[in-house]
Amino acid sequence: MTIRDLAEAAGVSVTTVSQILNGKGERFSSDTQARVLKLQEKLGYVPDYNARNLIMRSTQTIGVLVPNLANPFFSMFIKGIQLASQDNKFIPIIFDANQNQALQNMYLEELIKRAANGLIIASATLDANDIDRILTRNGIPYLLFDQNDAQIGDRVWVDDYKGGQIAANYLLAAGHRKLTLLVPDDITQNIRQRIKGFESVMTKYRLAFSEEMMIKTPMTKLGGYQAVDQLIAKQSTAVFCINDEMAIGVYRGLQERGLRVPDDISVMGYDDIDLANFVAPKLTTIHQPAFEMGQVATELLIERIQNPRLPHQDKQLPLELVVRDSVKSNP
Amino acid sequence: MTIRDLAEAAGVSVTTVSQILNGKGERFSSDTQARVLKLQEKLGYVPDYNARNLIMRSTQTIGVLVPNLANPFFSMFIKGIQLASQDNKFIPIIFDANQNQALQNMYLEELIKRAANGLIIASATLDANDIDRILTRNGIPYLLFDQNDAQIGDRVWVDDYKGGQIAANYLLAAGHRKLTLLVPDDITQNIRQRIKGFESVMTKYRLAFSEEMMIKTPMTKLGGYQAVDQLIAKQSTAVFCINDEMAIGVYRGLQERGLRVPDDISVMGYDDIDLANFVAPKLTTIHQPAFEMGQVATELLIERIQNPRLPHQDKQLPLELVVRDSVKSNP
DNA sequence: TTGTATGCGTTATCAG
DNA sequence: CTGATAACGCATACAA
Repeated sequence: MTIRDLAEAAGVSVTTVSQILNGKGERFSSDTQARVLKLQEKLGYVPDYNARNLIMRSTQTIGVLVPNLANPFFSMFIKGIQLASQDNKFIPIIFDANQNQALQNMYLEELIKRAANGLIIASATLDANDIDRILTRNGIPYLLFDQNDAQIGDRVWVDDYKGGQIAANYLLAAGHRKLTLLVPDDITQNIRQRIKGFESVMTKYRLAFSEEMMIKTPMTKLGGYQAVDQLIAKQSTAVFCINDEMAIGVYRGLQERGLRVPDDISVMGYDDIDLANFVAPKLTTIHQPAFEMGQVATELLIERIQNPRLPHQDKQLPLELVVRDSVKSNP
Repeated sequence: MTIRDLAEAAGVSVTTVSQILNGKGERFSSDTQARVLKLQEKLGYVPDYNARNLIMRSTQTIGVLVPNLANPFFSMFIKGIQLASQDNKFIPIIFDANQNQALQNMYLEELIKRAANGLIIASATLDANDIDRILTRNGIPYLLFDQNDAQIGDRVWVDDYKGGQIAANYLLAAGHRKLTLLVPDDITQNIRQRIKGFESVMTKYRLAFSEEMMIKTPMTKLGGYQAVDQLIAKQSTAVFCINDEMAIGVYRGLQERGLRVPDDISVMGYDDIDLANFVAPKLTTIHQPAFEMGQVATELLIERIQNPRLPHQDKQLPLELVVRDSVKSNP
């Protein structure tokens, strides 16, 4: 079933069919138009995607690289991407890099091969300069997450520094003085900002802040869980988990050891995944607008694709403190 | 940067370049080979994906339709798909149908347009016959989930009937007699099997089973949460949630009303998402091998793509009871 | 109002 | 060992 078959069946030329099917057929008799359209339906003709793109020089595709699909934050992020893509007649191709550098590179190459029109990279383990070198060489616009200080390309961001400050302020205002942070081994820019923000508040109140206060562990439920013994050893009254997933793990670890949240130790998260509202006690956290971040990122990227010489774009989205039940006052 | 540019730069013909780059260049002098390879690297030549596929008649792409990306079961399912795809040099294009029929149809068409070589459809709201009509017409092999009784195409499945039986047996053995089921409004085949299996055990023990025992609510955390008032009204001693997400919602609802799991009411789930092991109390559930299901589905599909006249394939994966702490014995 | 001819970038065929 | 040429299916400039 090619355009030629359809043209033959309709008794017209391929040009006629092509034009009509692409909405440029005003000039043909409505009779011809109807006939072609009807025959297309009947024969189930679908233009060959590759042939079409070969001429059009566009795949209407954007590539998306996330570190972990199973993290609800990224699920929402992706849902935002899908919605915005759909609105703009683009299709996202999503890859879960699985926190694996080699895999990430492979996917990156694959996306280039497939001539993705643009990329959203929310995977932290690649070096920003590498990415830039590879992508600009191929003329592919892209948008980087977790690497906020890279001056390259457009930018969608939340003020993680402020996020860290909000967390610290809240915990201090609740009377906590002995604090611990749960952070990943591989500290990306956005995480660093959170920590720095947190530190700035501590410093402001002339409280000590040191490496000692941080426990390094993977940003997963399991990671949080595994950090609990260290956490207890620190005898803190509150812990700030750099994402909610970790906090869920901490909940479990504390509970298994007979400790209660927030009575024995207060827990604060970051992200505000939907689960945060379903655990007991409900998790106090900082809300990141994951869905909107995906949406806006996609919109910016597509604008850039459609107009490469647009001025640099920068969009900040708001963070928000969500007070629930996992932090106790005046310990 | 086309193959022609590269050929020119290397002082050879496009044929030479093409052959060498496609691993069919044994017959060329190793000098020529080296030169071409080196120049490709240097100039960063990447074969045009569309032109290539136009000739090769393959996109090395499979389409994937899931109802909800944010459900951990599907996250794992997708991770399985990605791994198996990667092993076979295929790329999955993933769509979250968002439990929306229209969206689903749109994505289905999009995947056909993009000449996906095969499809994995784990979205329940489409009619199996519609799908079959559309896809067989386009000669696209596919694999359906949640529609186990459809005799069409290959099949990867778990014995949901048995799953339902396992759940019922476990609850009955624990001494529960007053039971409630949380089920979705739109009951797909696999869900129906679970219910039937559950029913079969009740019947075997001459216990009543009726519509009255079922509460219809969305298969989400929120859905479970919203069903709690009805659940309490039924004065059951145990509830079987048709997936774990619902169970999480039930936990919260019960807790907010001062009821305790499992002391006041026992809760059982289905899926065994990783979260099940992190809630308090840990959720007793039926383990579905989501990751393997994705993997196996992908493998079967790709085999089918590569050999369309293969005999019908059928692969069953095991279910497993996972006993944790959310069901109390001898109430 | 319709059709012809050309080219997109690649691979495959076959002749040197 | 190498290269000229056809073909893939489509859209479009140009002709009629």
